[in-house]
Formats: sequence, structure tokens, C-alpha cells
Amino acid sequence: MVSHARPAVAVDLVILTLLDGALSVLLVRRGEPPFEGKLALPGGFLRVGDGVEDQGEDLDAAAARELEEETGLGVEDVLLEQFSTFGRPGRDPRMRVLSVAYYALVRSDLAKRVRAGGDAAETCWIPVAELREGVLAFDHEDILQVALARMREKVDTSSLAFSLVPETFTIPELRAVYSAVKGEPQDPGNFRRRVTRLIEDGVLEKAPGVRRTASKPAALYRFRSSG
Amino acid sequence: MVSHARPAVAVDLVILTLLDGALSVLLVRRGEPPFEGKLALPGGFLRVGDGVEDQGEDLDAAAARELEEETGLGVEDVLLEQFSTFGRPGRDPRMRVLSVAYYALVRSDLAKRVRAGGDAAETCWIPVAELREGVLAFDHEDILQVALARMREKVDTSSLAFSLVPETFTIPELRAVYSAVKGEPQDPGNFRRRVTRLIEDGVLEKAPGVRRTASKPAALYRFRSSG
DNA sequence: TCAAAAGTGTTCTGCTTACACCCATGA
DNA sequence: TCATGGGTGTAAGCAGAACACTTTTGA
Repeated sequence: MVSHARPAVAVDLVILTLLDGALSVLLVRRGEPPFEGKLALPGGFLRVGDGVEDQGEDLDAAAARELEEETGLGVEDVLLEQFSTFGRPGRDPRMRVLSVAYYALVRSDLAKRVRAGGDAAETCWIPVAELREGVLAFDHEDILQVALARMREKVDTSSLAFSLVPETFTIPELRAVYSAVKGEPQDPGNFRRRVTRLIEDGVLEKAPGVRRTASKPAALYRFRSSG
Repeated sequence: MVSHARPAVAVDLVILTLLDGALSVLLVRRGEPPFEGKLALPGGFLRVGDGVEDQGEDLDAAAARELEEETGLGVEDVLLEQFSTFGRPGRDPRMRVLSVAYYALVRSDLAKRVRAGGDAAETCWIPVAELREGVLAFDHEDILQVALARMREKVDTSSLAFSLVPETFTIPELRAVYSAVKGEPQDPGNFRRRVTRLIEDGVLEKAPGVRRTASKPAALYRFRSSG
């Protein structure tokens, strides 16, 4: 068998949550070159072991490890899903690097507890709408945009949205998620009817209690993962 | 910067076409261990250059190169799209290998011209419905299934289906593509109405001539890629 | 008592589904 | 002339868009 030059392989995370109605991404400020001082997606290199006896960790495991390191959150609380791999030559000036990209959807109640400054690096939530071109390191702007595009595709046809609301949530809270992901307001009446159908279909169920809001309290619902 | 052990990176292709109404995948018989004699998806290692000055080829370029080597077809005639990356430790017993997977959709008229036996290896089209568990090497069964699932998701919301019919095609031919991808027959009347809407929306247009069939000749249409 | 936001109702429109049926052609 | 399969018609029902309206609360 021929020997081949090998690329370095990283796993990068697009960690998203909803803060004050704005879809926000977790970014770290780079403390070293290249792109020193710029914001970047959290990530790290895949552990490969010696490659023969020990072939190292799975891609999903690497993503889960990075997520834990960066946020303290485990996969049981977060939707973590691979969406694409980026490998353009030159995307990292130091060497050939492939990034296997994952998005992680964090419930807003957990997002608030994320320790700001996990790995000694400066960590912050930034609303994606506020990001200007050129502020992200590497090709991370591309990676983020692909993640957002994929979410827009899937939000209507998967249970993705329920990963961005607390375990029990109100219809307006869920509506805020759809509005943020799709980038356009959702009609309250029509949205309510859609949710009603989800309840009839057994996807959602009513949860006890109500949520106190600035005005009229809203009923609570929860996602029925089982049965 | 720390030095990391690196995985080998391959690009594997799920090359699909429609032969006699059956969705079929191009497979090669392996001539060497591991999995000698088993069928496998065509693929090859990513060219990385020296990794510093020359960082090698893009992922898409590697996929296009493999496609050309295996089928003689170029990207201008084929829809080639990355869909996932597979990296489970142990998926290749020799060493840690990541496979960046692409699907390639080939028009049936071109598929018939694919030289059977490209790289001296035995190459053949196999209907995916006829594949039994355990006949594919590595985790290629998984890769194929993920490709098919992705196609089923996208066939209704993208122009993917037009990559599987000849440049000018009849409505029944297009219907056969949808039936094969979705795995269930499509109602002729309803399907025709859907196509009619696509024509009204300017996605398709009538093409000159008719296709002679076993019975009544069918009108021809083509995809309007531009304007 | 007023504004804000939860929650309800209504109408129109268009797509989907299911299925019956007509028609042109090759054998 | 008959079977095949291309092509047309129709009616029921559901889903989405738009929007007016009522209700309940905090300030």
C-alpha cells in the first residue's frame, strides 16, 4: 500500500441558541496566530491515536468533547449533528486542515449558564445578524452560513426547533425560534394552529403550569420524545 | 503548535443512475485485502501535496477526479455533491481513515456509456433494491443508505431529479425517477399536474419532438437552467 | 384603563389525494 | 380491436396566508 501525505483534521462547532429573540452563535477570540484577535468557531483537532492499534475517537465523540470543553454541556442536553466538511486548500495558512463541521443547538435556559471563558479564551454569544463580513477567522463565515442554511431547510421538517426552547415552553416561545431561524416573523394565529396539529398528532403535549410574562400568562407545552 | 497524529482521508462516491426504472449504484469489486472480492463504492485518497507550500486539491476536485477516473464523465454532465463524512474508528482495519462522501447523479443515457471496468477493476451497476446486507466492504452500506436518505429528503425541494433524466425527457420518465427515489409509485395524473406547474413557473419548458414508446408517443420537456 | 401579548375565529385560496375516464398508438 | 400507457377531469379535504377580533394580564 502506498503511503499518502495526510491532512490535519479538526472538528469545528457552530453552537447556536436563542438569546432575547436573536439567534446567536458561540465564538471564541483567538489568542494566537493565525488570525490572532479575530473571532472563530470553537473547535479542535480529532484524536487519532496511533492510527493502527488505537484508531482514536469517533467524529461524533470529538464533537461532543469539544462541546463539553467549551460550554460544560453534555450531548444529552444538546442537539449535535454533523452537517458538512470543509477542506479548501489554503483555508488554514499553516498546513492542510480539514474541518468536519457540526452544529449544536442549545436551549436558551442552558445557554445562559454557559461559563463565559471556558478554555481561558474569551468566549461570547454573538447574534448572527450582527456579524459583519471579515470578522471571523479562516473560512468560518462560510461554515456558519452553511449551518444556518441547513437549519432553515430542516426547521419545518424535523424536531430541530424543540432543541432551542426550554423543556417546557410556550407557543410564543416556540414561535420566536421559528421566526429567528427563518428570518421572518410568523403569524401568531397560523402558528398556533400548526402547534395545535402537533398536539393532535401526539408530537407535543400540554405541560402543567403557566409561564408568567409581561402580559397574559401563556400555557406550557413539552415535546413528547417517547410515545 | 503541537503536532497531531493524522488520519488518512479518502473521498468516496455514491454514483447513482436509473436503469430500467431501478435506482442503481456503481460498485467496484475489490481486488485486494481488506474485503478482497467484495463490492465497494469507488473512491480514493485525497491529494494533500506537501501540506505547506502545496496544500493539494480541493475536496470537490478530488471527487470530480474520482468520478472521471471511474466513469469517464465530467462534472458538467453530473450532479456531484458532498453529503457526509464517515470516520468511525475501525471502519478500515488497516488504519484510521476518514471518508468524505459524495453522491453523483448520472443521466441514464450517459450511464449506459460508462465503460464497465474503468481502472482495470471490475465495475458494475447494481440496483440498490437488490443489495443484501453484508455484500459491501467497509461501512459502505451505511454510506449508501445515508446518501439515499438524503436524496429522498431533497428530491421534492430541489432540482436533483433532473440530473437523473436525459436532457430532454418525458413526463413519465421523470415520474419514474421520483418513483424510484421515493420508493413508491407516483400517481400519473397528479404528477402531470405538478410538472405543469413547473412549466408555468418557468422551471421546465417544452422541447421539440416526441419520444416514441411502446404505446402513445410522449411529449418532451427540458430543464431551464438559465432564465 | 391602557397597552401588550395570549389566544380564537373566519375566509379565501391553492395544493394534495384519490380515482374515474378519454384517447392515440403499436401490435 | 385490444392492451398499453399517455393524457384529462373532477370532487373532497386539508393546509397556508391574511387578518379581524376577544381576553387576560401587568403597569
